[in-house]
Amino acid sequence: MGAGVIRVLLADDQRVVRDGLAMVLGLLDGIEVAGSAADGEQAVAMARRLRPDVVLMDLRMPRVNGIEATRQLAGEVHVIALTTYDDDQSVVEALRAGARGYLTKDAGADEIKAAIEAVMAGGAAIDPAVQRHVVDAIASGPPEPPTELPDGLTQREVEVLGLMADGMSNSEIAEHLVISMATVKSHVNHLLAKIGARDRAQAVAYAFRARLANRGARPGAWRAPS
Amino acid sequence: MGAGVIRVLLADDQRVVRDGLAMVLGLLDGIEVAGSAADGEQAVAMARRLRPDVVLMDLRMPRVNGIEATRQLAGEVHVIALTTYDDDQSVVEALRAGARGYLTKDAGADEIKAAIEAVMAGGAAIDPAVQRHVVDAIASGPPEPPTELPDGLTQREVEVLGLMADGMSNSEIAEHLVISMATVKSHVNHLLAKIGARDRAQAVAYAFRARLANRGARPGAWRAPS
DNA sequence: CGGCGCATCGAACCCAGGGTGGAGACCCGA
DNA sequence: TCGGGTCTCCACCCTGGGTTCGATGCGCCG
Repeated sequence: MGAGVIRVLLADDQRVVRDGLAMVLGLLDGIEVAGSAADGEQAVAMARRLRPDVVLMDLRMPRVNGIEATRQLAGEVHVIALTTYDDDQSVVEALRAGARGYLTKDAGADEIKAAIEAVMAGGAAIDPAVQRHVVDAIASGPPEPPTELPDGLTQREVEVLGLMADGMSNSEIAEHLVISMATVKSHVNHLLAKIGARDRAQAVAYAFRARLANRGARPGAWRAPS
Repeated sequence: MGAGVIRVLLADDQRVVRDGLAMVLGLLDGIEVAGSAADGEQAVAMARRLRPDVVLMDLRMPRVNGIEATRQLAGEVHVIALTTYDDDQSVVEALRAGARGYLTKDAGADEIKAAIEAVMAGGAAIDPAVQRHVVDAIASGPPEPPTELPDGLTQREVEVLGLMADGMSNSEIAEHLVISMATVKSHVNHLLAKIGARDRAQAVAYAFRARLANRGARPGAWRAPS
C-alpha cells in the first residue's frame, strides 16, 4: 500500500460537508483525501480516474444518487455510505448496492476512521444506530422457514434424497451408503411416493424447494476435472 | 424499570464461561445476572420463569441449541447471541431466529454492556468482526435478479431446462412448447452436454443452483389435487 | 408376545430417457 | 455467397430408473 496511506474519495452534494469532512479526515494519520465529488456521476468518474481505496458516499445527491453510484462502483472500490438518513430503506438498499459500510453523519472522526479501516481490512462497518434496521431486514426479509422437517420422510430417505440432489445415480448412492442398489431403489420408490414425485427429477426439485439440498456448490460441481 | 437495573440471563454449556460472565457482568453498574442455564431447554424454561430483560445465549449447547432456543424466546425477551463461532451461517441464522445482537466470545465487558444497552433501547448490536457476514447476507440474499446467462445455453435450451426443473417429462415439455418430442430430446441432449450433466436429475440440480428455476411454489407443486 | 415400522435385499418387468447419426429450414455475419 | 448456429424433426438402440411382489432382521410398543 504505497506508504500505508488510505486514499479516500468524498462524495456529497453539500459543500460544507465535503470540506468539513476533508478537514477532519486530513488530520487523521494514515488517511488522505484523494478528492471530492458533488454528485453521483462525478463520484463514479472520479473514482475511476483517481482510484481511491475507499469512497465515502452520500446517498442523497443530484443527477445520479448515491445508491446508483454505489452499484456502479461495487467491486471496483470499497464504498461506505454516509448519510443523514437512517431509515431502513436506504441502509438496506445501500448494502444491496454493494456498500460495505454505513455511517450516519453524526459519526465522529474516530468512528469514520474505524469504519474505513474495517472496510479496508475486508470487513464491514455499520453504524450502531441503524444496525436494528439491518437485523430486521435479515429477520424478516427472506421468509426463511428453515429446514422444515419433510413430509413423512425417514432419516434414510432424506439422506438418499440429498444424494439424488447431488446428482448421484442409484448405483453411486448404493456405493456411497454401502448398501445394495435394491435397497436404494426401495428408498427411492418410497420417498417418491411420499413426496408425490413421479421421477427423480421431480424429487431433486422437491429437495431444492424444501431446502434439503445444499445449494452451495457451483452448478457444475460434479464431473471429474478431466 | 424497578431500580433501573437490567436483569440478564446467561445460557452457556461451559461452566467457566457462565461463571466468568456472571463475575464480569456483576461488576457492571446497572446490570444484574438473574441466573444461568446450561442448555437450550433450561434457557427457555428459566427465561420464562425469571423473566429477565436480556438473554445472553451461546449458540452451541446440548439438548436444544441456541438457535432453536432463540427462536422460542423471540418476542418474549431480548436475545443476544454469544458464541465463539463467527461463521456466516450462525450469524445469519441467529438473527433470523430473532436474536437482536451477536457477540463473539472475545468481546470485552464494555462491549457486552454496550450491546445489552443497545438492545434494551430497541436497537441492535452486531460484533464488528462478523458484520461482514451480515452485509454479505443482505447483499447476496434476496436480490439476485441477474439471471446470469448460463454457460453456452441457447434461449430454447434454458426454456427446456426450466420446464425440466418444474418436473415435466419430455413429452409434457413437447406438448407445452408445441413441438415434437424428438426436438425436446434434442434440446435436452444438447443442454446436458453443455452443462456437463449426466441425466435430467443433475440438470435440475444445475437449474436450481444456477437460479434458473423458480423456487417459488411449494415443494409438491405438481400433482393434481386428487 | 405379537404386531408394526424401518432398513435391508432379490428378481423380474417395462419404458421413458439418453446416445447416435442424420437432415431440412431459417437467420445472420463474413 | 457461403458458412455457422439454432430450431426443428426422424429412426434406432440401449441402459438406468421406476414398478411390483416379494423376503429377512431389528427395535419399539401396547
